[in-house]
Amino acid sequence: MSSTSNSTSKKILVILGPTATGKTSLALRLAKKFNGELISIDSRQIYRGLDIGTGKDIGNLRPQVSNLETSCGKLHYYLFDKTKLWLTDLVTPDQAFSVAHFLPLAHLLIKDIQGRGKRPIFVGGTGFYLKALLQGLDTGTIKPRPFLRSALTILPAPILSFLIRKTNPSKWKSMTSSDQKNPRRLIRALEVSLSRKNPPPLPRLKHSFCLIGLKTDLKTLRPLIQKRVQKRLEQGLLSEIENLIKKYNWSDPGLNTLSYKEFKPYFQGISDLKTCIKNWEHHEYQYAKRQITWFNKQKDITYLNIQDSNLKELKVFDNE
RNA sequence: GCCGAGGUAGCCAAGAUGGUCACGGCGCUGGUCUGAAAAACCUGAGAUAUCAGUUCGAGUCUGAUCCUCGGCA
Repeated sequence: MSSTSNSTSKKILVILGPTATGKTSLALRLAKKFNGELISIDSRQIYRGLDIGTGKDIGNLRPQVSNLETSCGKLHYYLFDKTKLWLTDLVTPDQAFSVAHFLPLAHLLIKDIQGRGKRPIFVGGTGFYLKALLQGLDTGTIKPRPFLRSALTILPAPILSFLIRKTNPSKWKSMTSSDQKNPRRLIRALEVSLSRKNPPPLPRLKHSFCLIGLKTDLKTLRPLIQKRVQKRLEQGLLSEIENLIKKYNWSDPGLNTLSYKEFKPYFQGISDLKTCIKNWEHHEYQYAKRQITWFNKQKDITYLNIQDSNLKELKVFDNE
């Protein structure tokens, strides 16, 4: 019984679901059960220093340096009771990060983890990153052009829409009416259209994935969110923010994150703490709904209800 | 009880001299997504406190009723 010999053919697990459904704790248990290592699919846990607010739950853990060399330097991981967790704490809050950074790292890690006879288990709730992982990202190698972007930002959406319709009619047609009114998407579309040489896209992965979605109804999610908000405040979220704003600006990409941005008015003395907390809680709830919208479109997800007692025993995975 | 102010959607709120489907914002619904995605967008549903009157026509004018707030008793 050599369970590790053909592990490359084993499906890669993906644990997804809206915020506050307990993805991480499930993932850790699955990692034990299936000899896995965790890879975070989370656009916010990427940021160093955003610990409590993004729910990293690292406590006193220290990052361990691996020998995987990347453009961000050597990759590191956290060790949760012998289980490795990758792809958190990659950049500082003032740095930009995107799917295009995430994807090659994810590919690298899949290869590395499988090469060591283990099973990659992705866990997280960033729908866009997940989609790119599963379906590829053709334009992922076309880099942003900051100068072009800032020049275009001053233009109103209808003008941008007009420009893309003239320069790249097929792209314009492929955009939904919602995106045709979204300046950010229009600017990116122009950026892609105007790029002279198109670098070859990243090769698509040939792996097969097993998607496990955690599900609950919104009524039960709400109190879970409230509880978690309370817990994070007790863990010292406010002093974490206080330290962050000593080093970084509110306009930095990392601070445009739930549980941080809501406290901007408080630290600026414009609003009281209670209001900020209420807004935060509210935004978390809205975010959860947006995540659910993402996952609803994703095919082939096996949904598990977080209240299912079989889930607590992991019996549901016995046939894996 | 008297005086004053006011009652527009779940909340905040605009509405000169009466005249098309009553501005917005928050929230709520549903959705979009190929380098910011915990982001950025799109869509939809909600209201003139009540009753009467003036008028071709009233959120807008008049009266009454009810309610809220402030002041005086």
